[in-house]
Amino acid sequence: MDDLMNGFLAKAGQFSDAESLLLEQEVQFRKIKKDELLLKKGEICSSLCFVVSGSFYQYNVDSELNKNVIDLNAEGDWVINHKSFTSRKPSERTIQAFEDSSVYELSVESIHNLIAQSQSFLQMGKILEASTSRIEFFDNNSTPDEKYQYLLNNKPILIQKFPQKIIASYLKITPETLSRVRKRIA
Amino acid sequence: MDDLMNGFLAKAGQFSDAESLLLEQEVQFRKIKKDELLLKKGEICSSLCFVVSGSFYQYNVDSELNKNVIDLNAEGDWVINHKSFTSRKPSERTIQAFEDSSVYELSVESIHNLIAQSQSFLQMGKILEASTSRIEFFDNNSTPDEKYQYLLNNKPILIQKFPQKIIASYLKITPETLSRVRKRIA
DNA sequence: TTTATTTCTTGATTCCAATCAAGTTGTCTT
DNA sequence: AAGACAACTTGATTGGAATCAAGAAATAAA
Repeated sequence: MDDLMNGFLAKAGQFSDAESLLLEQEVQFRKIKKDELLLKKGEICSSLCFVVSGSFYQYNVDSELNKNVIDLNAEGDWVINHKSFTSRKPSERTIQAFEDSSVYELSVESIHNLIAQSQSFLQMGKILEASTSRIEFFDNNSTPDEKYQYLLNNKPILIQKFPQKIIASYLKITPETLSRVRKRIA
Repeated sequence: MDDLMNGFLAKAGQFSDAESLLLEQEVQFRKIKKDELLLKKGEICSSLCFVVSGSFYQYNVDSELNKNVIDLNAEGDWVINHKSFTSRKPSERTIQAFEDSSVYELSVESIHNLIAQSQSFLQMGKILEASTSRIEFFDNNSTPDEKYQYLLNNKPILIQKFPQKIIASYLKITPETLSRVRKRIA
């Protein structure tokens, strides 16, 4: 077993050796080139990806063709369109690789197989729930400073990886405001 | 079977006569007096209620003791703290009767019993998902006019039932702004 | 009915992020 | 290295909701 797989298993949850082996057998390693789409608008999200390297951004395209950023993910994060995945309906969003990336991919069938073999794989559902709280935070009435501080405290890697324009869209503020927030904080 | 029960069964979903009977047996009719708490902060939400009559409001209390309204429900709505219910963790919110009310209550055990007897009871989970989209709408960057118009189009009964102060909190605007929105719209 | 209290309206002001605009820095390309 | 283009900064202005304040209307209490 290589280091990447060890790292993945450690982050996926608390599993016995036997369970880890099952997981390793079901999971698929996959490389995604910069700008390649992991999920295209209109497709049904039918897998769950663990980011091994690189980064992804998830967005809606509005009527003026602006990319409205909904979620950002980097190494160690899970990537999925939760809504499309659970409802089995076409995704309204697009998930795109922001740089050359690699993931461990689990198809919905694999997940079902795993759960059928051991109930402990149910805990993976909870991992996903945790990720939604962060996204909701940027959708409330917090100030730009609070939003940025939250990201700085909880996901500084995203600030390092993504340009101001994308971070600003994610936080639902303008790039100019983000520039001023940074000046204030520093 | 009385009218209330008939109304409830019609709104609960598409069920066969046999299934309706099962549901009627599991469900508990309950009266709640004005201002009584249906769910107290710190308790785990372990049941799902269908509002037969009256209305409820769901809120967080902030550091200044303001009631921050999160959800409003009236006749024909389902009341639940989704997060506490699914996570089995103490609720951060309080659910309170705004007037003398009555509900049909389904405990988590009852729901499990029903699902064990027929898969069609799974559809009740989807009813709840639908209600979250409305709540999310008030948590975005829409204008006060858009938020109010949305409520007017989708849940006018809430506007009739609740005072301006509560509606304003629900829409995340001030009562003064709501007063002006109403003047503009009219 | 009168009084008291809460709710709602309206105006004036303030505050802060968006927008507009121009200039600077950074990066990619050839 | 030079030019082109995108990213970022900074200032000036605008717009719109929050806040502050006072009065009117509605509801509850005496």
